[in-house]
Formats: sequence, C-alpha cells, structure tokens
Amino acid sequence: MDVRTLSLGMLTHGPMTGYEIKKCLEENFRHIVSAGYGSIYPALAELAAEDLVTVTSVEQERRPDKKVYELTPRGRERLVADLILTESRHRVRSEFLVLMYFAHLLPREKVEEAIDAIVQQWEGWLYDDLARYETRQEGVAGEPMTPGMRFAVGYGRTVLTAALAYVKRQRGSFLRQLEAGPEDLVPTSAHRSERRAAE
Amino acid sequence: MDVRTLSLGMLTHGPMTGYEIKKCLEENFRHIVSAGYGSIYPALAELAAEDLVTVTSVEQERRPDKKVYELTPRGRERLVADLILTESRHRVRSEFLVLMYFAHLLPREKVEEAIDAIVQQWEGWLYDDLARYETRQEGVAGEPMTPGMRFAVGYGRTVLTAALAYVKRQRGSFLRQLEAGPEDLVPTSAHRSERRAAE
DNA sequence: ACGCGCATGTAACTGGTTACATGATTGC
DNA sequence: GCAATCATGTAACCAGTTACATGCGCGT
Repeated sequence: MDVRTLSLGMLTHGPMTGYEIKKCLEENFRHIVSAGYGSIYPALAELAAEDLVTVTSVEQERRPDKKVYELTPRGRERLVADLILTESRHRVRSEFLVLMYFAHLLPREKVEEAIDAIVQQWEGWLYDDLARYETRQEGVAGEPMTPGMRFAVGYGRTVLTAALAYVKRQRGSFLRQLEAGPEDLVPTSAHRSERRAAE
Repeated sequence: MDVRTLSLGMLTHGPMTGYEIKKCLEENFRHIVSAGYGSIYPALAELAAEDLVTVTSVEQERRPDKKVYELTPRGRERLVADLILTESRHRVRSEFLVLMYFAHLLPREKVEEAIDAIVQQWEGWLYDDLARYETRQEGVAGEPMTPGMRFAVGYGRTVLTAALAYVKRQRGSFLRQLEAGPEDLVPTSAHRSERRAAE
C-alpha cells in the first residue's frame, strides 16, 4: 500500500490539491497510515504522467497556483485493481512500547515523559475524532459516510479508547514498580497481584 | 528506533545469536515492531565493529557455526543513551483498515477475506500470548518479567482483545450494509442504530 | 515580530523488505 | 518426500522521511 494508491483513494472523494490530500489523510486516516509532502507530491506527478489523474492549475491571487487533481476513469479502475492486490495487513511500530519494555534501564523522568506524551497525543486525537464524527455524520465533502468509513473510524475510536484506558490505568502502579527496583521482581505475591491488576 | 537499538535491547536478556534475536523479537514484540534477517545481521555486524557487542563463534556438529553475540558495557551504555534520545511515538500502518475504508469499491469476497485474514491472525496471536504469559510469568531466559515487559505485554493483550472484539462484532452488519449499496447510506434510523452498535 | 495556514516541490538520506544462496536435521 | 527449524549472510530494491527552498496573508 503505497502513497500512490492512498492518493487515488482520497481523490474518490472529489478533486483535491496535494495539500488537501494530506489534510484529508490526516483527518480520516490518522490512526491508520501517514504520508508527508515528500511522498505525496512525487506520487501525484507520477499518477498524472500515467493518466490516472488529471491536473488543473488554478490561478490564485497573491499565492502560487494550486494544482487540483481529479481521478480519471482509468485511475478509478487502477485504484480498485491495486486494492484487490493489497493483502490485509496491520503493522504497528511503537517506539513508545519499546521504551516501556526497557523502562527499568531508563531514568524515571524519561519514562514519565514518554507516557505523558502518548497520553496527550491520544487524548487529543480522541477528542477531535469525537468532535468531528459524533456531531455530524458527514464524510469528506459533506457526503454521508460510507459503511467502510464508519467501520474504520469506529475501529480507531474503539482501539484508541482501550489503549488510552490501559495506559492511564497502569501508569501509577507501573511507575511505582519501577521505583521499587529489580529486587522486587522475583515472583512474589506483589508480582502476582500486579498480574491480576493488569487485567 | 532502528534495528541496531532493538538488537542491543534483546541482548540485555543474555547472549544470543542473530537467529535467536529475531525469534525473541517475534515473541515479545510482535505487536510492537518487526525486523527481518536482512536488517538484523547487518546491524549485528555494525555493532560488533563498534565494540558494542562481542562475537563468539560456536562450532556445531553438522551445522554452520553459530555466532553468539553478547552485550559489552559500552553496548549497554549506548543502548540507554539511544533509548533516552528516542522520542515516544506509536505508528500504525494498516492495509487492512484502508481496505475497509474503500470496501464499497471492492467485491464482497475481497472484503470478507481481508476481515477473516486479520481475525485469524489476531486470534492466533492472542491465543499464544495467553499460552506464553498466562501460565508461567517468566520472561526471556527463565527470568521473571520486568514491570516494563508486563506493561508492554499487557498493552498488547488489551488492545488486541479490543480490536478483535470490534471487528468480530461489526463484521456482520458491515457486510450487510455493503450489500445494501450506496442508496442506503443517507442518515436513516438504520444508520443511527449502527452508530450506536459501534460503541 | 513570530508563527501558522496555504501551497508546491526537490534531493539526499535512511532504513527496511525481498529475494537469493546454502545446507543439514527432525518430524509427519 | 516435504515442510519446518536451525543458521548465516548479501545485494538489489523500494519507499518514506527530513531538510531545504520559496513566499504571501492573517491573527496575536
């Protein structure tokens, strides 16, 4: 699943500029994928060269022209073909959890900072997901959301909520255990009671 | 967070071969990161060249020698330094969810296959996570788990459980809505009841 | 005055994946 | 007989990130 396919996908919502594609990706796909300008703009150039999208330069006052990209019928076919060839994967790369795993090697402040940074980010996301989708059930261009969009958004909210709850619930006892140091790590009753608390 | 740091980290559990590092990574970090031999072996060679690990070739009967890597004091310092410089991130790249998002463009079988593939994988992971950690509370080398390991493992189990439950719960109604086609996508009572079910 | 939002792009770099190459042992 | 496990590595490739380059308008 490369940025080309993702861009084609975004353009099914209607004509857009590269800048808008990124914004749209961020709004709808934040917990699914990410892409920077450095991969979006070159991808769009390729797509245009292959006639999968058309470009229209729109002049703007006191600003550089913007290029509005639009899906062609061939582009739409290609999108579907690419999606069908895409196998169903789901990968996570979490520096945060690696840091937690090795927390016993790190200064307490670093661990706390790492947790708090993630909690803050996730709370922010959750907050504006709710603001965006809970009130109006519109999708991208004022159109109603497709079942797939609802599925993906619902997934994001559900999993993020669970993750956030876990981290916030564990934070205290986790930090306390680190404080206690390695001598407390032999399998004792304290050890087992934490395991129960971790449910 | 590159494979070098990850490898150093794994070696805190004791001396290991490259092969074992990958296995260890898969067992403990499956829902956190991933790494192939193509990145592990070159990483180990670099680490050895920088004296962050030592190598001992162990002859084996009827097998190629294995190279056992061991963390040096400098390696351990470097690991800690690298971890401290690592900022707390958590990224997801989910072809699965992209596929769901665009499900209305795809044949039903593709969508079903995609869901079932993920469900099967996640159920497998959850199953052998439980087998591994629920019975014995040991970590890697028979040592007790550190609080960080328990945190990370607990996170994995919690989030995976929530994700799996969501997907399995939604599967039926999602597929039915796709069947119904786009004309049912205006905000009706069916729409709203699905949104409630998504909680 | 500073930073953010709009708006587009390039180039170098980084880092991981995939495929290939080799080969014996164990268990079904 | 075939697949899996153990065991190491290389090389080509792919794709995305980061930093840079440009520039105006608006709000604080």
